[in-house]
Amino acid sequence: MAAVNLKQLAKILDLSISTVSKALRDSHEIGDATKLRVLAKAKEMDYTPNPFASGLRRNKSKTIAVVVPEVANNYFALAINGIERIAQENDYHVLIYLTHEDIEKEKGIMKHLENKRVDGVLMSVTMNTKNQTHLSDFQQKGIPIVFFDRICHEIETAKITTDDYISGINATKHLIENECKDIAFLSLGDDISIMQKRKSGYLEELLKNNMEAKPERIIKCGNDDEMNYDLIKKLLSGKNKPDGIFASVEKLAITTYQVCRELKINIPNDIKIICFSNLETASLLSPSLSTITQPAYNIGKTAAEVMFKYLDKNKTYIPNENIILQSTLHIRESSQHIV
Amino acid sequence: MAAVNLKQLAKILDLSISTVSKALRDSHEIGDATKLRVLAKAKEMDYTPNPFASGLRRNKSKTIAVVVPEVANNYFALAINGIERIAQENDYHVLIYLTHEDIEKEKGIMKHLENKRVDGVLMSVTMNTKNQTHLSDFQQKGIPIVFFDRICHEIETAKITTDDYISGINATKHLIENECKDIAFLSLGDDISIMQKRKSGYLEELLKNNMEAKPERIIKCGNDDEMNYDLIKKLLSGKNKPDGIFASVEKLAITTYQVCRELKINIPNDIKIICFSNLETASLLSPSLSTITQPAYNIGKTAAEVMFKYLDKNKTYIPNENIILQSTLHIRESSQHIV
DNA sequence: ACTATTTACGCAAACGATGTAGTAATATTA
DNA sequence: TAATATTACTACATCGTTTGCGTAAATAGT
Repeated sequence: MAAVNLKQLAKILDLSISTVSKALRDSHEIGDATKLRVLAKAKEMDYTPNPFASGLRRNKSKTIAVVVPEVANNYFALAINGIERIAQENDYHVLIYLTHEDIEKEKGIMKHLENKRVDGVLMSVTMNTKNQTHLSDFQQKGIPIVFFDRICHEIETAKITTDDYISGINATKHLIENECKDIAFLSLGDDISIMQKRKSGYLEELLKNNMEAKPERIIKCGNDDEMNYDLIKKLLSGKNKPDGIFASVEKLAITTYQVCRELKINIPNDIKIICFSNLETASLLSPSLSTITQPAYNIGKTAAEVMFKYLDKNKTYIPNENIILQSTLHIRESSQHIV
Repeated sequence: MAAVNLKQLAKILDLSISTVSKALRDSHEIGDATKLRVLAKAKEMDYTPNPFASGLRRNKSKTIAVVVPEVANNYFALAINGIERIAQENDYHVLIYLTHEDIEKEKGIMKHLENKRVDGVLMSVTMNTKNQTHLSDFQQKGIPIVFFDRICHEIETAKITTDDYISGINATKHLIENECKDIAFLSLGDDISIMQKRKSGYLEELLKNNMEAKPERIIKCGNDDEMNYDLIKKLLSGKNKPDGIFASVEKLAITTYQVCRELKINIPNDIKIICFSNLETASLLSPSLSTITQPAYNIGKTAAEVMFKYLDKNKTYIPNENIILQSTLHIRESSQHIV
């Protein structure tokens, strides 16, 4: 019933606790015969060390935390997949925390994690994480953070991102090549770096094509789906509407599809759409959705690998490093000009 | 830099460690003035108790584990959402483990959790979990399990499911009402109870309509997407193909869509499809996908609530209880007969 | 044969928080 | 006033592991 501990094992084997402990950890101080005897009995009795006791003693939790805005999102789900894979390989456990894009919740979570409950944190900040003192404070406590996707430039550590600026350029260029003259950019907040990069790519490419970058074509969406719906509906109502939409995140494209359906706007005839997305069903949508797809699984995997590279060395400080993975452009119907 | 502990706090306050500890836990043994002084200093110094020390001492981890087949799946992602919400409310932490439908991985994970790392486990078993000794063994260790969706009947505990049998009947009935004469059932394995229930509903409804239940119309799919693709392609090739498909899980419906696209089979003219799914984009697919949608968020929420109901009482034993939530049928284009 | 080293183990002190069992000092009661 | 109860604290053992140090016996070295 109750879990066996070293004491009981030691008594049964008629050895001291420390001998048993050392035997299990394959210490050179213990004779081979004894080691075998201990190992066999430990297996027989199904002994596993109490994680709290060894965590306390060794000051290691064997746990990392993943802090993300949401999980019901293909991108983050895939990233978590990659993280979990690497964690399992390293015999680590994965705690998950959802901020729901709430900066206060993010702060609260970080406070909760300060006390060495975890050996490291992998995170994507909320769309509202402007001030990052809670993150630098956290680092000060000696727990490393690795950012992925939604990074914080100001914090010195490893950051895994995709080539968002280039992707922003490519997506915009693609729309322009498909006869779009008036492209709107749907942003998720304003504060986080990926948004700025994607937007920069968009603006840069407009400029290069001598197209005007109108402020009213940059729609700052948020976390409230209904408000986003209204914002996009407003954008697409009336006659002065854009003929191209570059959605910075998947859910804004979905919302745009829904708005177009309501307003009977034909995609791609009336308006062309492209977006960042990891939607599996992009090709099955009506019309199929053109996407910039990030290597979400690999982003998570890489973030975890970088973290473990330092954890293995017992390094709590991770120097600045920018790892950039490439996204791929999937051109489908939603963005193509039909001749 | 380093985290403050009770010892340091006590020294600064010129009190004993136990006094500080008790003051923080608002013990009646401590005078009000002292309590205030301690609380203020603790806040000032940003003290938080070491979770390993108190975990060890109190034999409580303040952590639950969620064990699911995958996370890149709208159903499980939403369930995790619900779980995480309740966990945060209860000041608990959530560990996540993915089995990837691998029974051996599931066993390994449970072994890892046996040693009181968690106070309870919420789980959906793999499609291959036939033998459940690893689960009853786990329970024997005194850690409660609550099942959701993919439950294990043989294990005595609380189980949160949806009305799968009824939903199976309703989906089948709907296809029959829409002129389907030959309906195939796409199963995910054979062993888990939700599959049996969904299939029972399907068979029952066929029977009620005097339709033959042909064994070759029950396709046992698995975890390998390519194999599933081939199985479904085989089913839909040739002239003797079904005119209705009831997919027991979302991904099999997606695969069916892909197969139909390749084989140029028109949905819903040539074949009608309905499936269990939490896909947000179901209504945007071409054609829009008819679904039985489970209240995934609430399932997760309920599972967590039941768990905490017992954890709060320090009850490690959870009696048998079947909580059944209702799914909703969303009829869309993929299953409707066009007159 | 006598010291030096290695081998194989045990002892005991941590790690940090908690809770039981004290113990002074003060307050209450008969 | 003496006995008793209460208040407000402290000392200490404990949770289960880990690990530095000590040590007896065995082995090696000269």
